[in-house]
Amino acid sequence: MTTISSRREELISTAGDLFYRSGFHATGIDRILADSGVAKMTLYKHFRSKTDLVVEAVKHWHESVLAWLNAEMSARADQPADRLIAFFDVLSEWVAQDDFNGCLTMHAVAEFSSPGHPVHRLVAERNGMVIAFLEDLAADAGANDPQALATQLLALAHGLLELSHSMSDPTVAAPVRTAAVRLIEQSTAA
Amino acid sequence: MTTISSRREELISTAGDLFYRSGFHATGIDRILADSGVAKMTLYKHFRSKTDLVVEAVKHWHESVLAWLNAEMSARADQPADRLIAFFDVLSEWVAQDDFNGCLTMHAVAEFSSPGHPVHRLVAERNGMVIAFLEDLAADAGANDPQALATQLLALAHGLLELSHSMSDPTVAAPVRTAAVRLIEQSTAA
DNA sequence: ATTGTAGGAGAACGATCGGTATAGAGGATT
DNA sequence: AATCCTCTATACCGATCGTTCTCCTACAAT
Repeated sequence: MTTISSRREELISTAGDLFYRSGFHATGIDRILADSGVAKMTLYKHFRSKTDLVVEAVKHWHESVLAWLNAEMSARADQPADRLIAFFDVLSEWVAQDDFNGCLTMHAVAEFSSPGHPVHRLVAERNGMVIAFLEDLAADAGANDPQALATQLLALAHGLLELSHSMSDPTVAAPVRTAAVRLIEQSTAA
Repeated sequence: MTTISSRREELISTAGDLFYRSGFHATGIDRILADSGVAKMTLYKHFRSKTDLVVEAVKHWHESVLAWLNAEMSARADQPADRLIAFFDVLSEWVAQDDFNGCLTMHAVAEFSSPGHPVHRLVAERNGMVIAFLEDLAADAGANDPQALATQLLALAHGLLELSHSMSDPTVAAPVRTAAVRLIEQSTAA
């Protein structure tokens, strides 16, 4: 109401919340409109289709989570190797939160599993960015194979998010963190 | 048509295929009926609701995959530790197949993310069974903490399935396998 | 021959889906 | 005061959703 397109941001935020809790196909346009208090025509003035809104919502969610993760990692450790470990500390706390419900980008890939789908391609691109981010840290930490270590850690992280969600059990975080520490130490030692 | 409830199995099989390719919410009853050639009333004679069919389809898919994995692992190695490594060899080949489209149980959790949902609870239970299966192998392999190793390996495996699907890139399997080998060796050495 | 039963074909149910059309209210600019 | 633009509100579109109902056919057991 104040800024030019606050409705647009409101829609992205509300849709993101609903998608996160209830899924993409199960969340109808009308529910998003009711929760956000926005008229239907306003939605279609800002977004070409529901798919467009899904893309923007996933994008926004991913940016928020990544920014939060990066900030937490930076606040907890200075050295690159320690930041990689802090990555799993933050993830461990996240999956233990009451409102944790898995990872929206992983849910998006599950629902839009065709590789050609815009949402799927978006997530693929973002996963590549995360790997590159971890790869930079791994390289700074002196890993002998930064790309391999980044892939291993991201696989562990995704496995942690998926397992703790599917089993409703945040205690899987501890052994996963231990595995990450071992892989980091082994990669930076030799 | 020959056996008593071949229609029921046909429905479970066809529904499983469609759910795997297109998702649960996106796959309508009519599509399942058209593909299987079964009448609508026959479906509702065998299943109380679509949710019931989803549960049975996920159950059947999981049993099939687990049986196939176990058979492959047993055929490739005799020793427990080697079978754990073979686990990742089989997974690596799976994610490289053309028709690989992720893991149905993980997709199910993503779409039915509420922990109380029957489908979600089914998957949670099955994941527990898989962990127990890996834990037995880890114990036989002489791991100092079988439960931790099983959790770590399952997290790696789920991360592999999710990453290779979302990025349409089966090459992530190699470093993940390497990580698994290191964790197994480290756990069975000390 | 008759009955029972599994299944087929299809209409119909109310509800909801994503998306469009129309009419008007509110506020800022000119 | 007139104009423009954003947003609201609501009715509507055809399509599809999951589910139920009715009628009919085929076959097997009695």
